[in-house]
Amino acid sequence: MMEYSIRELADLAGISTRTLRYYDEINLLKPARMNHSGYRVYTQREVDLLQQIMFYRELDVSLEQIKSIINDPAFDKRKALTDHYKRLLERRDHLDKLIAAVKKTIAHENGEVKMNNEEKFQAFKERLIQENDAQFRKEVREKYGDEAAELSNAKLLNLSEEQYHQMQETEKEMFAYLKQAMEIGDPASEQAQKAAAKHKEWLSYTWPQYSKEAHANLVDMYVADERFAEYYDRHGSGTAQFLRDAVHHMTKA
Amino acid sequence: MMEYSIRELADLAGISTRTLRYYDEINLLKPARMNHSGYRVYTQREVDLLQQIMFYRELDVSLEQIKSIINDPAFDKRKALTDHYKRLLERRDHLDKLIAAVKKTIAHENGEVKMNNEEKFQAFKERLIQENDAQFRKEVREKYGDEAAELSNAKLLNLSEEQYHQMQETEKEMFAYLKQAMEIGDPASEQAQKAAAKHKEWLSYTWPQYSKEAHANLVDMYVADERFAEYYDRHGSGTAQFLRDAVHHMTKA
DNA sequence: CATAAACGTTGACGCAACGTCAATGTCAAG
DNA sequence: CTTGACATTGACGTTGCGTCAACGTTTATG
Repeated sequence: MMEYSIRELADLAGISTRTLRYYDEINLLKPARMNHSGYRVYTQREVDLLQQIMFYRELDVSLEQIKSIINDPAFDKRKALTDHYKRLLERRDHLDKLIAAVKKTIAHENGEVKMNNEEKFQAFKERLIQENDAQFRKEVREKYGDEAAELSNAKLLNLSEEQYHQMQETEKEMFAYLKQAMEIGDPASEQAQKAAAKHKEWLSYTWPQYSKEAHANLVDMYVADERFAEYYDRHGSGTAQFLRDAVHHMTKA
Repeated sequence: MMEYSIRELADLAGISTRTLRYYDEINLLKPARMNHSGYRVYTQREVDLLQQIMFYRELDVSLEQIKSIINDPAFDKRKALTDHYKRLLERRDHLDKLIAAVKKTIAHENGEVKMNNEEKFQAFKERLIQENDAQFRKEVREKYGDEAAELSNAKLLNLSEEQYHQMQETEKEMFAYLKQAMEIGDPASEQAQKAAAKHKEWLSYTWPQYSKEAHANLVDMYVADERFAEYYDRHGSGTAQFLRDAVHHMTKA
């Protein structure tokens, strides 16, 4: 049975002993026991738990939130790991946007392209939306249960990087169709139905199985909850509602 | 001349007015002026400066450090942008390592691969080294002047993602040769000279021009400064010194 | 065995980077 | 003019540690 002193665990993980004592203090990561001298003793269980904590830290989750997650009786290590994976992919996507933004800013400075002030901050603000989404996802889980989240995560894990990008492309296409369809103004129009189909395709990347009912419920949620609406309405006021109508039309046909 | 109130600039950038007032207070980002009511007024100059600040924030640079950077009379916007680019690439590289770590941990949980505790934290600790390196890079600049840093940045900007990965591969190969050569123990050996050549090749990705003297100076620095030594000695105690000897041999021949 | 260095502990203060709120002046619209 | 939205300053509080003092325990060395 491998055991670690506080120094050993701190060195193993690349953090300070102060951090570990703090985590003990806030009941985030208790040692397995205190030995007869009052020294903390950590075991393999704590090692694995610390790794989880560090993934959450990397994803800027607050310690208080990490605590509630890992102390949840329903906490499942594998499930958590798939969640980390998903979020790291998203983080990577954000980073790509920042990289693109730097490049564009440089080109702008060189007089090669035009870039307005909105664009200068767009990539940073994307981060905000994604972080809000992380908290929101937790609430979705609470509201609709683990089933959707778990199935979604399990399938996403198997996505290759290329598939992930395809998923992003699909969403982009959906928004393009939505924009056109909204100019027409008819959720039953060909463009609107193409948008709905693209949304369905987008869902297929993460949903292990599709049902019309689930699809309809999802878009209802988009409209009912302001944060989803806000995310979609960035592409034009009323987008969330329009998508809902388009999907309802498709799923009732 | 476009001007922004504090609310407008905060919204533009996706941050709080409190943040902007704090930045004013600490002399990080002063408004262009205060109007007759005592309201802050920001202009295009401040917009661009704020973008810079936000890139630095994204890269976890402290505000105090950001302040000293952008207040440096030698501060050059374009130079800074190329630096952001470089660091964001590094950050992405780190993220890839974390993504790989999650995947491996999951496979480990499924009993598909073996993973020791060291490996479980390896990706997190890589981050530490890179962050130390960021601070160190600043000191390199101060010690050796801007020339090396600037030339390095300018060339790196034009690297494609593929070239960047090749650069990483080159470093990996160098370490492989170093390891073999150190078992032999002779800095003049064929393996050692291959390592030195790989190091030279690695440098060619960022150095616009190569000189033996610069190369020799660089490896001297690797040994003289503990942090470089530590980075290299992760691959085996004495690696930095051995590389220095190998390169000296090559550059004197 | 004795000693010194390295290990551990708790307690406490301090810091960075804001978030929050109170009190109050200013601006804009009805 | 009134009210709501805008702005200001001042001040307290939070999170997640870093740092250090005081002191007990363990380990390595002579």
